[in-house]
Amino acid sequence: MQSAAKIDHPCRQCAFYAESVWHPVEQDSLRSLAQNFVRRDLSEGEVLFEQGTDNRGVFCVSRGLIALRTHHADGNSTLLRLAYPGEVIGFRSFLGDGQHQTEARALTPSRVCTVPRSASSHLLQDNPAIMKQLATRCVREIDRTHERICSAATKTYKEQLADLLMTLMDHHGEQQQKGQRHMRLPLSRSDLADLLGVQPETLSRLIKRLEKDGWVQIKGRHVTMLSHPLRDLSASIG
Amino acid sequence: MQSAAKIDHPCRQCAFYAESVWHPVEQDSLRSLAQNFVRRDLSEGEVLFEQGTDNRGVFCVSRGLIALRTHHADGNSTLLRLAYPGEVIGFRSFLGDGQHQTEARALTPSRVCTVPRSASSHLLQDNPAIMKQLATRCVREIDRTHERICSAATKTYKEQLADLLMTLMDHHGEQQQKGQRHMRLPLSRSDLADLLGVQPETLSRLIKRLEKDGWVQIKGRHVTMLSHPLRDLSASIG
DNA sequence: CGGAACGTTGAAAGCTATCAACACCGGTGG
DNA sequence: CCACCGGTGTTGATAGCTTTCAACGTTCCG
Repeated sequence: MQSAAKIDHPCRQCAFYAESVWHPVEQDSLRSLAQNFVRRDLSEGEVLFEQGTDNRGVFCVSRGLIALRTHHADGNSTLLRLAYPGEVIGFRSFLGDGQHQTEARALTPSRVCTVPRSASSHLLQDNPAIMKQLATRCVREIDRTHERICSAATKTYKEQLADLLMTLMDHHGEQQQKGQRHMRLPLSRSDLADLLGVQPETLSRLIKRLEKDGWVQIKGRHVTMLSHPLRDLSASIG
Repeated sequence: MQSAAKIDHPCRQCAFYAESVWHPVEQDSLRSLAQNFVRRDLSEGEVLFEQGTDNRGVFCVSRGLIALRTHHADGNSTLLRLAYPGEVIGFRSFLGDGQHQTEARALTPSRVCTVPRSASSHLLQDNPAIMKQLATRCVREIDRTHERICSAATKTYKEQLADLLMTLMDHHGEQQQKGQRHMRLPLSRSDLADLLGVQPETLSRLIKRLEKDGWVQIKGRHVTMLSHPLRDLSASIG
């Protein structure tokens, strides 16, 4: 074995290798990436990083579901975003002031790949193309938040909840008999409320109103909806 | 005169030179920057770029005030952001899909410095440090939008309007006699409403309620407020 | 069994959207 | 000079929605 043996890219086995932020890392730096690369498994409810702590690197979700939440001074909190496999988190504080503005917590058992902060910095110096990748993730985040601001200004809470449930169903749903999809909700009622920006009581009533429309049923964490809600049904949501 | 004469950085005379995205441009590329650099003056109400059009470069606000707005399918619109001198706009579509998601319109007579898209791309290739600058602007935009989402979820419209007026006063206000500040509102009532995400009628009533608290007066576009609103006053806003 | 966390329901109060009407202002044209 | 007009901003009344507080039901676990 020679010391110059080709090192395999740590992300190659990942389903999201093609658009990995570390994709641009070239042979010279691959050893550093491979040596510092850390895979970590999180159980449900476990915290990846806490709000207000120093950034310790760049995190990439490999499996599961991570919730990014900011806690406010009054004790309340807002769920800013759900991060699915393939998404990168913690890059804002890595690129920015170095302090996490959000808490990252696993909503389901998850796996996260981490490149520590110092290694990330070095890789970034040697592989400028990585910055372009991070910028792309930034743009995606900006689009996401703009979309959310517009939704909040345009749609009723009921519509927003309907949209949210459809998105969740796309990620977690499984086809069932006769045109129905089913999923286990990965979020508690409080989390759903934090995501919409309403009180839990209101969320409960929104769910009731949604169920009355007939295209979705929600009992506890079990959600069932028509696979292809008719246009006139979704139009009646307003 | 020799052709290798040192070229001055086009942004050097700008008050925001130190944090300009083009600051990292080095001597070799300065000629290209200087040649393509375009200063443009906009009169009040003039459009810099329209939503849905192709990105034509990176824009830096030098003077005045630019409003970034997205128009929705139903004819309504949301004012996403105000861009003050020193801020960069259009970078999202430059880095992203190349289509402007927002409309940029001058709220006051303004000056904008533009580096056309192709020149920007070339400069970015030759000066990778520019990408870091753009990423910093991205992070700032992400922080701004997160802040806004949290505000919307946490504060009442009345508080949001109070915050907005204070921010505007910080930018546009002028000291007056006996601890008062005055400004000419750079936004119409509709724009203010779009910024908060409420209807114009509601904004009118919010203003009335704010005036009843006694620390601010708003007549037309003339706003007067106490220079240092007492703590208990701002606490009574809720 | 008891307790804690989670979720639902009810009633009252407060706020916003909507529709309609009106006031105000600047500019145009007779 | 004045009437008219469109754009802009305000006011009123009503209906619908959310918040808040309090109470109750459920589930899970020690």
